[in-house]
Amino acid sequence: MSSDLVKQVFENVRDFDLDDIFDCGQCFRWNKEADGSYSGVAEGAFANISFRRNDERGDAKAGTVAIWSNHLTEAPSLREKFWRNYLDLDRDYGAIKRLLSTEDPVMRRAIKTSPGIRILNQNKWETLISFIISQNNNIPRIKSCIEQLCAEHGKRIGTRKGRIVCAFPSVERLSVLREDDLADCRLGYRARYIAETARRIAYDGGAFLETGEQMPSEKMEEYLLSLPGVGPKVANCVMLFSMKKTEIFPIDVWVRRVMSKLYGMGEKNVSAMRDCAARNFGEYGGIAQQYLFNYIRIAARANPAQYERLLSDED
DNA sequence: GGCCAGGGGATTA
DNA sequence: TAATCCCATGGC
Repeated sequence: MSSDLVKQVFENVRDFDLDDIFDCGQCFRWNKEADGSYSGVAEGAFANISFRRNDERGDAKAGTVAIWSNHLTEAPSLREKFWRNYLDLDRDYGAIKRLLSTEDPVMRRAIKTSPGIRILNQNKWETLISFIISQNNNIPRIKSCIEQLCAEHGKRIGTRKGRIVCAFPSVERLSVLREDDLADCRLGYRARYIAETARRIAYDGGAFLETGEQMPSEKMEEYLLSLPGVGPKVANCVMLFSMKKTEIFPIDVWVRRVMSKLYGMGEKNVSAMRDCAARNFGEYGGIAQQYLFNYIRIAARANPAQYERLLSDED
Protein backbone atom coordinates (compact mmCIF):
# COMPACT_ATOMS: atom_id res chain seq x y z
CA MET A 1 0.00 0.00 0.00
CA SER A 2 2.86 2.36 0.75
CA SER A 3 3.49 2.85 -2.96
CA ASP A 4 -0.02 4.30 -3.27
CA LEU A 5 0.51 7.03 -0.70
CA VAL A 6 0.88 10.72 -1.45
CA LYS A 7 2.64 13.28 0.75
CA GLN A 8 1.38 16.53 2.20
CA VAL A 9 3.64 18.83 4.20
CA PHE A 10 2.92 21.84 6.43
CA GLU A 11 5.87 23.83 7.68
CA ASN A 12 6.36 26.12 10.67
CA VAL A 13 3.35 24.78 12.54
CA ARG A 14 3.14 25.97 16.13
CA ASP A 15 1.18 24.80 19.16
CA PHE A 16 1.10 21.28 17.79
CA ASP A 17 1.83 17.91 19.42
CA LEU A 18 0.75 14.54 18.08
CA ASP A 19 0.24 12.90 21.48
CA ASP A 20 -1.76 15.87 22.76
CA ILE A 21 -3.96 15.92 19.67
CA PHE A 22 -4.61 12.24 19.08
CA ASP A 23 -4.60 11.02 22.69
CA CYS A 24 -6.79 13.67 24.32
CA GLY A 25 -10.07 11.84 23.84
CA GLN A 26 -11.50 13.74 20.89
CA CYS A 27 -10.94 11.01 18.27
CA PHE A 28 -10.91 7.23 18.30
CA ARG A 29 -9.35 5.98 15.08
CA TRP A 30 -5.74 7.19 15.42
CA ASN A 31 -3.01 5.00 16.89
CA LYS A 32 0.60 5.66 17.77
CA GLU A 33 3.36 3.94 15.79
CA ALA A 34 6.74 2.83 17.14
CA ASP A 35 8.40 5.89 15.58
CA GLY A 36 6.05 8.30 17.37
CA SER A 37 3.91 9.07 14.35
CA TYR A 38 0.17 8.37 14.29
CA SER A 39 -1.77 6.29 11.79
CA GLY A 40 -5.50 6.48 11.27
CA VAL A 41 -8.43 7.00 8.96
CA ALA A 42 -10.19 10.26 8.13
CA GLU A 43 -12.88 10.86 5.49
CA GLY A 44 -12.30 7.48 3.90
CA ALA A 45 -8.53 7.89 3.59
CA PHE A 46 -5.80 6.06 5.45
CA ALA A 47 -3.06 8.36 6.70
CA ASN A 48 0.14 8.49 8.71
CA ILE A 49 1.06 11.80 10.35
CA SER A 50 4.46 12.72 11.77
CA PHE A 51 5.78 15.92 13.32
CA ARG A 52 9.39 17.08 13.47
CA ARG A 53 10.35 20.10 15.50
CA ASN A 54 12.67 22.67 13.95
CA ASP A 55 16.29 22.56 14.99
CA GLU A 56 17.99 25.50 16.71
CA ARG A 57 18.41 27.41 13.46
CA GLY A 58 14.66 27.62 12.89
CA ASP A 59 11.80 28.65 15.13
CA ALA A 60 12.23 26.20 18.01
CA LYS A 61 8.55 26.33 18.95
CA ALA A 62 7.46 25.35 15.45
CA GLY A 63 7.89 22.26 13.34
CA THR A 64 6.93 20.37 10.21
CA VAL A 65 3.85 18.20 9.83
CA ALA A 66 4.21 15.44 7.24
CA ILE A 67 1.17 13.46 6.15
CA TRP A 68 1.25 10.35 3.96
CA SER A 69 -2.24 9.39 2.84
CA ASN A 70 -4.06 7.46 0.16
CA HIS A 71 -6.22 10.47 -0.66
CA LEU A 72 -5.70 9.69 -4.32
CA THR A 73 -8.88 10.86 -5.95
CA GLU A 74 -8.59 14.46 -4.83
CA ALA A 75 -6.61 17.21 -6.47
CA PRO A 76 -3.54 18.28 -4.45
CA SER A 77 -5.12 21.63 -3.60
CA LEU A 78 -8.23 19.92 -2.21
CA ARG A 79 -6.10 17.49 -0.22
CA GLU A 80 -4.07 20.35 1.22
CA LYS A 81 -7.29 22.14 2.13
CA PHE A 82 -8.72 19.02 3.74
CA TRP A 83 -5.77 18.42 6.08
CA ARG A 84 -5.41 22.10 6.89
CA ASN A 85 -9.01 22.08 8.04
CA TYR A 86 -8.90 18.65 9.70
CA LEU A 87 -5.90 19.64 11.85
CA ASP A 88 -7.33 23.13 12.46
CA LEU A 89 -4.07 24.70 11.27
CA ASP A 90 -5.55 28.12 10.54
CA ARG A 91 -6.44 28.79 14.16
CA ASP A 92 -4.01 30.72 16.39
CA TYR A 93 -3.86 28.49 19.46
CA GLY A 94 -1.08 30.60 20.96
CA ALA A 95 -3.44 33.54 21.24
CA ILE A 96 -6.23 31.37 22.62
CA LYS A 97 -3.94 29.89 25.26
CA ARG A 98 -2.79 33.34 26.35
CA LEU A 99 -6.40 34.48 26.59
CA LEU A 100 -7.50 31.47 28.63
CA SER A 101 -4.46 31.59 30.92
CA THR A 102 -4.78 35.13 32.18
CA GLU A 103 -6.07 35.09 35.75
CA ASP A 104 -6.64 31.35 35.74
CA PRO A 105 -3.87 29.28 37.42
CA VAL A 106 -5.78 26.04 36.94
CA MET A 107 -5.99 26.64 33.21
CA ARG A 108 -2.29 27.55 33.12
CA ARG A 109 -1.42 24.15 34.58
CA ALA A 110 -3.84 22.37 32.26
CA ILE A 111 -2.38 24.03 29.18
CA LYS A 112 1.15 23.32 30.37
CA THR A 113 0.26 19.63 30.57
CA SER A 114 -0.80 19.41 26.92
CA PRO A 115 0.08 22.63 25.11
CA GLY A 116 -0.12 21.01 21.68
CA ILE A 117 -3.83 20.18 21.65
CA ARG A 118 -5.78 21.15 18.56
CA ILE A 119 -9.48 20.48 18.10
CA LEU A 120 -9.78 18.30 15.01
CA ASN A 121 -12.56 19.05 12.53
CA GLN A 122 -13.97 15.58 12.11
CA ASN A 123 -16.74 14.08 10.01
CA LYS A 124 -20.17 14.83 11.49
CA TRP A 125 -21.72 11.43 10.92
CA GLU A 126 -18.72 9.54 12.28
CA THR A 127 -18.52 11.84 15.29
CA LEU A 128 -22.21 11.40 16.02
CA ILE A 129 -22.08 7.60 16.00
CA SER A 130 -18.73 7.50 17.81
CA PHE A 131 -19.99 9.58 20.71
CA ILE A 132 -23.21 7.59 20.98
CA ILE A 133 -20.89 4.62 21.50
CA SER A 134 -18.90 6.63 24.07
CA GLN A 135 -21.74 6.87 26.57
CA ASN A 136 -21.06 5.06 29.85
CA ASN A 137 -18.00 3.54 28.20
CA ASN A 138 -14.21 3.91 28.36
CA ILE A 139 -11.87 5.10 25.63
CA PRO A 140 -10.01 1.83 24.86
CA ARG A 141 -13.29 -0.01 24.52
CA ILE A 142 -14.86 2.80 22.47
CA LYS A 143 -11.94 2.46 20.07
CA SER A 144 -12.33 -1.30 19.76
CA CYS A 145 -16.09 -1.00 19.21
CA ILE A 146 -15.54 1.53 16.41
CA GLU A 147 -12.78 -0.54 14.78
CA GLN A 148 -15.07 -3.57 14.75
CA LEU A 149 -17.91 -1.47 13.36
CA CYS A 150 -15.65 -0.28 10.54
CA ALA A 151 -14.24 -3.75 9.88
CA GLU A 152 -17.71 -5.26 9.58
CA HIS A 153 -19.58 -2.50 7.79
CA GLY A 154 -17.08 -0.02 6.39
CA LYS A 155 -15.72 0.10 2.88
CA ARG A 156 -12.31 -1.45 2.47
CA ILE A 157 -9.76 1.23 1.57
CA GLY A 158 -6.50 -0.73 1.59
CA THR A 159 -4.17 -2.81 3.73
CA ARG A 160 -1.61 -1.80 6.32
CA LYS A 161 0.91 -4.17 7.89
CA GLY A 162 -1.07 -7.08 6.53
CA ARG A 163 -4.33 -5.87 8.02
CA ILE A 164 -7.32 -4.57 6.13
CA VAL A 165 -8.07 -0.88 6.70
CA CYS A 166 -11.69 0.21 6.45
CA ALA A 167 -13.50 3.52 6.27
CA PHE A 168 -16.21 4.47 8.73
CA PRO A 169 -19.51 2.91 7.62
CA SER A 170 -21.83 5.06 5.53
CA VAL A 171 -25.24 6.33 6.60
CA GLU A 172 -26.78 4.12 3.92
CA ARG A 173 -25.14 1.00 5.27
CA LEU A 174 -25.93 1.52 8.94
CA SER A 175 -29.47 2.69 8.22
CA VAL A 176 -30.47 -0.69 6.77
CA LEU A 177 -28.98 -2.73 9.62
CA ARG A 178 -30.94 -4.38 12.37
CA GLU A 179 -29.77 -4.47 15.94
CA ASP A 180 -28.63 -8.08 15.52
CA ASP A 181 -26.31 -7.14 12.67
CA LEU A 182 -24.29 -5.09 15.16
CA ALA A 183 -23.84 -7.89 17.70
CA ASP A 184 -20.19 -8.54 16.79
CA CYS A 185 -19.29 -4.95 17.65
CA ARG A 186 -20.12 -5.55 21.34
CA LEU A 187 -22.01 -2.28 21.54
CA GLY A 188 -24.37 -3.46 24.27
CA TYR A 189 -27.56 -1.45 24.62
CA ARG A 190 -26.09 1.23 22.33
CA ALA A 191 -26.67 -0.97 19.29
CA ARG A 192 -30.34 -0.01 19.23
CA TYR A 193 -29.52 3.71 19.49
CA ILE A 194 -27.15 3.45 16.54
CA ALA A 195 -29.54 1.51 14.32
CA GLU A 196 -32.37 3.94 15.09
CA THR A 197 -30.27 7.08 14.78
CA ALA A 198 -28.88 5.85 11.46
CA ARG A 199 -32.42 5.43 10.12
CA ARG A 200 -33.35 8.89 11.38
CA ILE A 201 -30.32 10.47 9.69
CA ALA A 202 -31.03 8.62 6.45
CA TYR A 203 -34.62 9.80 6.58
CA ASP A 204 -34.41 13.39 7.79
CA GLY A 205 -30.76 14.16 8.48
CA GLY A 206 -30.11 16.16 5.33
CA ALA A 207 -29.76 19.45 7.15
CA PHE A 208 -27.46 17.87 9.72
CA LEU A 209 -25.23 16.25 7.11
CA GLU A 210 -25.10 19.13 4.64
CA THR A 211 -25.07 22.30 6.69
CA GLY A 212 -23.35 22.10 10.03
CA GLU A 213 -21.44 25.14 11.14
CA GLN A 214 -23.73 27.58 9.32
CA MET A 215 -26.69 26.43 11.37
CA PRO A 216 -27.24 28.18 14.72
CA SER A 217 -26.01 26.12 17.68
CA GLU A 218 -29.41 26.11 19.36
CA LYS A 219 -31.18 24.71 16.35
CA MET A 220 -28.54 22.07 15.73
CA GLU A 221 -28.56 21.02 19.38
CA GLU A 222 -32.32 20.70 19.28
CA TYR A 223 -32.12 18.33 16.34
CA LEU A 224 -29.28 16.28 17.83
CA LEU A 225 -31.18 15.89 21.12
CA SER A 226 -34.13 14.46 19.21
CA LEU A 227 -31.99 11.48 18.11
CA PRO A 228 -32.17 8.28 20.18
CA GLY A 229 -29.08 7.84 22.36
CA VAL A 230 -28.12 11.51 22.09
CA GLY A 231 -28.26 13.61 25.26
CA PRO A 232 -26.58 16.92 26.12
CA LYS A 233 -23.05 15.53 26.42
CA VAL A 234 -23.07 13.63 23.12
CA ALA A 235 -24.75 16.52 21.29
CA ASN A 236 -22.11 18.91 22.62
CA CYS A 237 -19.24 16.68 21.56
CA VAL A 238 -20.65 16.41 18.04
CA MET A 239 -20.98 20.21 17.81
CA LEU A 240 -17.48 20.85 19.17
CA PHE A 241 -15.59 18.11 17.33
CA SER A 242 -17.32 18.21 13.95
CA MET A 243 -19.07 21.57 13.57
CA LYS A 244 -16.53 24.16 14.71
CA LYS A 245 -18.69 25.19 17.66
CA THR A 246 -15.66 26.13 19.76
CA GLU A 247 -17.76 27.82 22.44
CA ILE A 248 -19.53 24.55 23.37
CA PHE A 249 -18.39 23.09 26.72
CA PRO A 250 -19.17 19.36 26.93
CA ILE A 251 -19.52 18.17 30.52
CA ASP A 252 -18.73 14.53 31.30
CA VAL A 253 -17.63 12.81 34.50
CA TRP A 254 -14.05 14.08 34.20
CA VAL A 255 -14.99 17.68 33.50
CA ARG A 256 -17.39 17.52 36.43
CA ARG A 257 -14.50 16.45 38.64
CA VAL A 258 -12.33 19.31 37.40
CA MET A 259 -15.06 21.86 37.95
CA SER A 260 -15.96 20.60 41.42
CA LYS A 261 -12.45 19.96 42.75
CA LEU A 262 -10.40 22.66 41.03
CA TYR A 263 -12.99 25.37 40.45
CA GLY A 264 -14.91 24.76 43.70
CA MET A 265 -18.29 24.09 42.21
CA GLY A 266 -21.12 21.82 43.32
CA GLU A 267 -20.50 18.28 42.11
CA LYS A 268 -23.88 17.88 40.48
CA ASN A 269 -24.60 21.45 39.44
CA VAL A 270 -24.05 21.02 35.73
CA SER A 271 -25.93 24.15 34.73
CA ALA A 272 -23.73 26.26 37.03
CA MET A 273 -20.68 24.67 35.42
CA ARG A 274 -22.00 25.65 32.00
CA ASP A 275 -22.52 29.23 33.16
CA CYS A 276 -19.05 29.33 34.70
CA ALA A 277 -17.48 28.10 31.46
CA ALA A 278 -19.42 30.61 29.40
CA ARG A 279 -18.30 33.45 31.69
CA ASN A 280 -14.65 32.46 31.99
CA PHE A 281 -13.85 30.81 28.67
CA GLY A 282 -16.34 32.47 26.33
CA GLU A 283 -16.07 31.58 22.67
CA TYR A 284 -13.25 29.12 23.41
CA GLY A 285 -15.08 27.07 26.03
CA GLY A 286 -14.70 23.90 24.01
CA ILE A 287 -10.95 24.30 23.67
CA ALA A 288 -10.67 25.11 27.38
CA GLN A 289 -12.70 22.00 28.12
CA GLN A 290 -10.24 19.87 26.15
CA TYR A 291 -7.22 21.20 28.10
CA LEU A 292 -9.05 20.53 31.38
CA PHE A 293 -10.33 17.10 30.37
CA ASN A 294 -6.88 15.92 29.33
CA TYR A 295 -5.26 17.50 32.39
CA ILE A 296 -7.38 15.66 34.95
CA ARG A 297 -7.20 12.40 33.01
CA ILE A 298 -3.40 12.52 32.79
CA ALA A 299 -3.19 13.42 36.47
CA ALA A 300 -5.26 10.38 37.36
CA ARG A 301 -3.09 8.15 35.22
CA ALA A 302 0.27 9.54 36.29
CA ASN A 303 -0.25 9.56 40.04
CA PRO A 304 -3.36 7.64 41.12
CA ALA A 305 -2.66 8.03 44.84
CA GLN A 306 -2.29 11.79 44.71
CA TYR A 307 -5.29 12.00 42.43
CA GLU A 308 -7.45 9.95 44.80
CA ARG A 309 -6.46 12.23 47.67
CA LEU A 310 -7.47 15.22 45.60
CA LEU A 311 -10.87 13.71 44.91
CA SER A 312 -11.56 12.50 48.44
CA ASP A 313 -10.46 15.76 50.06
CA GLU A 314 -13.43 17.02 52.01
CA ASP A 315 -12.65 20.70 51.93
C1' DG B 1 -17.44 -9.38 42.84
C1' DG B 2 -18.14 -4.66 42.88
C1' DC B 3 -16.84 -0.44 40.63
C1' DC B 4 -16.07 2.34 36.76
C1' DA B 5 -16.09 4.12 31.95
C1' DG B 6 -16.10 11.17 27.58
C1' DG B 7 -24.50 9.12 29.52
C1' DG B 8 -29.22 8.61 28.15
C1' DG B 9 -33.99 7.28 28.91
C1' DA B 10 -37.77 6.14 31.73
C1' DT B 11 -39.88 6.30 35.97
C1' DT B 12 -40.53 8.37 40.56
C1' DA B 13 -40.95 11.92 44.09
C1' DT C 1 -36.98 20.08 38.12
C1' DA C 2 -34.36 16.57 40.78
C1' DA C 3 -33.21 12.00 42.14
C1' DT C 4 -32.88 7.15 41.05
C1' DC C 5 -32.56 2.97 38.45
C1' DC C 6 -31.42 0.41 34.55
C1' DC C 7 -29.17 -0.24 30.50
C1' DA C 8 -24.46 -4.28 27.94
C1' DT C 9 -19.79 -4.75 28.06
C1' DG C 10 -15.17 -5.41 29.69
C1' DG C 11 -11.02 -4.07 32.54
C1' DC C 12 -9.40 -3.78 37.08
